[in-house]
Amino acid sequence: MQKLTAQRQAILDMINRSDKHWDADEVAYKLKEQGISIGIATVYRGLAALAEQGLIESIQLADKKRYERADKAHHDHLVCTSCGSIEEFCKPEIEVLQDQVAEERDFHIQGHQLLLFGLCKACKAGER
Amino acid sequence: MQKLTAQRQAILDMINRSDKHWDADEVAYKLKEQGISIGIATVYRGLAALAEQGLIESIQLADKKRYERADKAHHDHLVCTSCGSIEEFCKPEIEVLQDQVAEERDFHIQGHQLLLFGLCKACKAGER
DNA sequence: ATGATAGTGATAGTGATTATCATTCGATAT
DNA sequence: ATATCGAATGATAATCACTATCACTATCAT
Repeated sequence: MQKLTAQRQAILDMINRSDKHWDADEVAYKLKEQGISIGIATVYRGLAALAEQGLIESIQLADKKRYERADKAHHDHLVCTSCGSIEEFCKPEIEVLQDQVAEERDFHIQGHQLLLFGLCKACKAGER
Repeated sequence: MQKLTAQRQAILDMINRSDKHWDADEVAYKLKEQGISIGIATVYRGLAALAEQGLIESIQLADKKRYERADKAHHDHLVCTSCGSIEEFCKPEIEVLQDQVAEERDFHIQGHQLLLFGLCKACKAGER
């Protein structure tokens, strides 16, 4: 049975208070700034535990995992290859098509991840 | 300017001769088996170069990159969380919806990756 | 209180990938 | 054919995100 300890509560609060997509280092650093010092291993374990419990969401980028609030409607991500910004979008029709594919293939979907890579509005305008 | 050296040609041939999704170690090992010994760094650089030139395709999984032939129609992947097998599927309708999203958001798509995680037919049947 | 169970944190270890650097290759220019 | 010079190679060290270890602590049920 998973426990919601003071450390995990602090991590959860941190994430719930913003719309950022956090990595482990950022969480540890920001907590330290607030005087809450948590071992980096505890941050990794906390993030994994919270995600497993569905209290936060995770996305796997090429280099690292990032975590965000779970109290939003399901969405996927637009990742800017120039500035690294991450936007969100909802497109339920895509999910429907995914379920169709799974059924055709007799595949039991547990989860999915859709990332669109490219240039965000700002970077596109700035020619970068 | 990128060069298509003997080593890169060997990597490319290896990948083009099968429908597998290769990681760097597998490529190095299989080449060694054939008497072609290539430094592991060269394999990594070769795979990256070939992918950049569009001669092979890459997919980023949670732990590592895998590479496959590029001479097939575009497709996305079903990844079995039990046995690790990777199946492919085509669903052009999904791509159309992705383009719609990008246009709405003024986002310039350079690429995308859609992974469906779950149990493949075999693992589902085997209750694992 | 007591034991079982889970969590913590410092730190060592892991595994994929990248950087370094001396050497070699290969596509032009001669 | 040969010189040239940027790119590639390969052995190895380094990096970086993450996980395992382990002694210790907190929490919960009895």
